[in-house]
Amino acid sequence: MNMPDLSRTSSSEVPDPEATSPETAATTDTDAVNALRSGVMRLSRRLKHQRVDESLSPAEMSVLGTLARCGSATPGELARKEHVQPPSMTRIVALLESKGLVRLEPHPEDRRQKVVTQTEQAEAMLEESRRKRNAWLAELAGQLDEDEWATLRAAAPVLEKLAHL
Amino acid sequence: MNMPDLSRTSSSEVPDPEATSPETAATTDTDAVNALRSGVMRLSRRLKHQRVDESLSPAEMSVLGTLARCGSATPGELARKEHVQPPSMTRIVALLESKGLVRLEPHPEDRRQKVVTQTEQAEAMLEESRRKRNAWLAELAGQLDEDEWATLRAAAPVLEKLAHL
DNA sequence: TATTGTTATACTCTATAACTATA
DNA sequence: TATAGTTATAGAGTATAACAATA
Repeated sequence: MNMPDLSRTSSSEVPDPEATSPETAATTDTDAVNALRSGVMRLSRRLKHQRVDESLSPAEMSVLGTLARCGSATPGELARKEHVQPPSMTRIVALLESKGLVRLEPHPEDRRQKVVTQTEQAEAMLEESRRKRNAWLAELAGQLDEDEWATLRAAAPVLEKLAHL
Repeated sequence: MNMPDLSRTSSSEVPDPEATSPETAATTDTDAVNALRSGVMRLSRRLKHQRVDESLSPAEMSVLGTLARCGSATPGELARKEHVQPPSMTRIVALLESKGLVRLEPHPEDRRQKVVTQTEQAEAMLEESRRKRNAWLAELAGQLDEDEWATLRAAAPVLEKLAHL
């Protein structure tokens, strides 16, 4: 069993939730989990501020990402995947359609449903978005030394696995 | 110079912005940066849904975190640190005060300013919050094998450094 | 009768503009 | 005259409730 033991208290006495200092070595599993959570949350905040297209809300971007991942989907499926209520998805999809980023077509088998598909314009936008955010992250990574970067490189696929579990 | 070379295109042909498959080895810097970004964003979303106290908005939680990190601060300082406008911080601080999580005191030197300090109740809340999210993350980590966990453990402090750069 | 999606409406969070009080 | 904080008001974004069309 490799479940980290969290019954022990963190070796750090600081009560601060997200401020394990950068120099703190992850000497215990608790420290490691703490550092992981804090690092992930802070990095994600900075990544989110890296908005590519100011005219697109985070929710719209997220739907485009989901469509790119899953191909087409009905509004209901999208609402479930994005964890928003159906009326909210109606609005998001309508906005995306008005911007020419998705197409709405009738469902071939069930006339109650609709099929939402991303346009080529959306694909180009997403590619540009990904490029910009990667460049930003890469510039940060460039400020690490060789060993640190190697460590991150090795950890990247594990992080992804963790996110998918 | 150890700046990752992003002039090359990713070896993956998938146009999907956040769906590098978990099994993809980070063979190039581009892949690594991609996997890192995608993993960080997804993990952070899941972490954020782990809300401890439904009565506290993310902004309120974030202010409490900042206060824990920096000790006391004026509303203006908090607004700058949280990247919100002063009127928004007025409201957030008022809400936190009404919930007994912060105290507002007059500034000792400048009577225009106020000093916001977290209460003991807030410290207890943050400790509980951190405990819950760590437990959740640790349970995920428990589903990794020894090598993967060791990799993450090593990467945790580097992630934090990256977030602070 | 159940389900998909929409419309109507209200709530939460944040921002801008205008105001008060101190410096 | 400039700055810290507040009040008043408006704009996103989301939710719930009620409704229409279809299964």
